[in-house]
Amino acid sequence: MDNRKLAENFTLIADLLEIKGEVVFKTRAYRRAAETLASMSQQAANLLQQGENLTAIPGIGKAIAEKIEELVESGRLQYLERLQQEVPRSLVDLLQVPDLGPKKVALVWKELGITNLEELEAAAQQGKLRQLPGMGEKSEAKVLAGIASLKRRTGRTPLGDALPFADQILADLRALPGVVAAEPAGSLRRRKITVGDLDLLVAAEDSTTVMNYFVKYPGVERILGQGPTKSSVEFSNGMRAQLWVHPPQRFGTALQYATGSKEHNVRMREIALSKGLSLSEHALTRENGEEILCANEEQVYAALGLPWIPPELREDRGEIQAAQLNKLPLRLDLDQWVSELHTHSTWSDGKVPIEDMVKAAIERGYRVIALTDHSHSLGIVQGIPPDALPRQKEEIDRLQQKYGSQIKILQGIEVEIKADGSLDYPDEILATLDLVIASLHISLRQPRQQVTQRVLNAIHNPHVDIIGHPTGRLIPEREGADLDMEAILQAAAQTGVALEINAHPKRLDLEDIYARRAIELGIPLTINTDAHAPDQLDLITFGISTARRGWVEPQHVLNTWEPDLLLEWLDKRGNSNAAR
DNA sequence: GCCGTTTTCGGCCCGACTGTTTTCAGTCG
Repeated sequence: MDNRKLAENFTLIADLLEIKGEVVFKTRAYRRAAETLASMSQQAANLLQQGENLTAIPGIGKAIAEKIEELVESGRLQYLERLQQEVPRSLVDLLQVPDLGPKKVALVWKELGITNLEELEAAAQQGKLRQLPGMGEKSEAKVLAGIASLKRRTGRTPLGDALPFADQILADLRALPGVVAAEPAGSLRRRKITVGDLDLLVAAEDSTTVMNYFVKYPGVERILGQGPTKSSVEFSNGMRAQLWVHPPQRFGTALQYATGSKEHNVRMREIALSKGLSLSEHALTRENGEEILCANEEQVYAALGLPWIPPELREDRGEIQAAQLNKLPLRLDLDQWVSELHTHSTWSDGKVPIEDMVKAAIERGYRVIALTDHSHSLGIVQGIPPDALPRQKEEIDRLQQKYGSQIKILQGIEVEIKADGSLDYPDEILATLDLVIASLHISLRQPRQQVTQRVLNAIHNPHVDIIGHPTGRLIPEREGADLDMEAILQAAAQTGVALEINAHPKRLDLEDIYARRAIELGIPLTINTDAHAPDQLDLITFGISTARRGWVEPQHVLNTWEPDLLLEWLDKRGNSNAAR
C-alpha cells in the first residue's frame, strides 16, 4: 500500500470521526497524518520494511503508526471497518457540498435518515431541510446551489490555466483607483501543480470599490459571500475566487496569511504565541493589545526571528525548522539559467526550424541549447528516422558556424522507451549524439513492475543522459505511469543519470516530493521546457517553481552549470561528442 | 491523537462571513 492510499484511509477516518462528532483535535491529528503521508518522498511501507520507527515522523504517534502497519501488512484496518459500521461511508460525499460541514451532515443523517447526495438533493427539493433546527429556506437553497455547483465543477484547476486567469483579474484590479497592490496568494502563489480556489489579495485603504468591482467581474455566475475584507465568487466555468482587501500598512501579515498553507500558518502562529504575540492577517498583537503592523512579509517573519521563507516552501514540510537554523535552500532563479536541454523543431513535431529555436534561446541569454527531437517510433508524431540524423547534424553544424560563440548547439534526441522496454534507437546511433533523453510516452498503463522495469532499462543504458518527464503524466487528463519511484531514484543515484523536471505546466514531472528525494540521493536534476515553439521556452518558470517546492538548489540543476562543466559531464556519460 | 528548553497531562491558531438566531453556531480558509 503506497502513501497516497494510506493518506486516503486516514482522511476517510477524519471525515467519519467529524460526522460522528469526535473531538476536533483527534480528527485534526488524522488529517495531519494524512497530509504528512501524502507529502513524504519515501514510501512508509519501505521505511517499515527497513525497520524504521514511523513515530519519528512528526504528526505520527503510536496509534497511527500501528494503523499504518496494519494497513501495509493486511491492506485492511479493523478500526476503520468498525467506524464505517457506525457512520455510513457515503456521508463523506456530502461534505463536498459547499457550506455543508460535519455538523449539518450529521443533522440530516440523524433527523432525516439521509445517507447520500441523491437523498439530500431530493429532501432539499421537497422542502424538508428547512424544518431542521438551525436551518431555514436560505440554507436549503444553498444546499441545492451547492449540489449544482458540485456537478459543474471539474475539481482543481491546473496551475497553467489558473495563473493566466488570475493574472488578468489582478491586472484589472490594479487599474482601480486606490489600489496600491494586487497579488496572487494561496496555492497559486505557492505554485502547487493544481489550484483549488483562486486566492487574490489587494492592498487598498477603502475596500468598497474593489469589492463591488470584483463581485461583478465578467464571468461571475454567483456571489458566494461579500464583506468589507473578504468576498468570494463562483465563475460560470465552475472556478471559484476569493479576494481579501487590507490596508497597505497591513499588507505583509495579510499576504502571509492568505498565502498559507494553512499548516504553515498554524506553525507560524504557534511560534508567535511562544514569543508572547498573536498573529493574524491584520497584525501581530502583543499581550497588552499593542499591534505591530507589517507592510511586507519580511517584517512578519523577522518579528518571529525567521528569515523570509519563499512561498513555494510553505507546506509545513520542515521549512520553519530550516529557517530557524538558517538552513533554507539556496534560491533557484531564472537569472541563473545557462542552458535549455529539451526542445523540438520541425525535424519532429516542433513548430519551427532549429534556427528559430536557437535564436529564441540566444534572446533569453542561454549559452547552450539541445535539440532533442523525437525518435521515429513514436506514432503520434513524425520522429526522426536514424538515417536522417546526419543531415540534421549538418544543419546544426552550419548554424553553429553562424552563431559561433554566442551559443553551443547540441544534437540530442528524445528517444522513446518502447513498450517492450527497449530503446527506439540502437546503442551505435545513440553513441553518435551529444545528449540523449529517454522518455515514456506510450503503454503507460502497464503494471507497476513492468513499466518501472522499462525506465530502469533506460537508466542503465550507458548512452542515456537524462530521463525525461519520468511518469509521463498530463495534468489533468492523464495519470502518469505507476512507477516504483524509489527504485528509479536508487538506480539513478547508482548510475548518475539525470532526472528531468519537465517545466510544461501540464507535466511538472518529476514532481516536487521526488525532486526533494532525488537531491537527497545526490542525483543531478535538469529542468527543461520541452518547447515545441520559441515562446514555450518561457514556461521554464513553472519548472523552477516546482524545483523550489522540492528544495532544489542551483548547484543541483544541470541548466545552471557553466557550459564547460555541462559538456564535461556529458562527455563523462560516455556517449557525447559535445565537447568536440 | 499528538506532543513537551515552562507540561507525560492538558493543552492544541485566528478571524470573516452567513444564517438563524436574539447572542451564536457552523463553515471556510
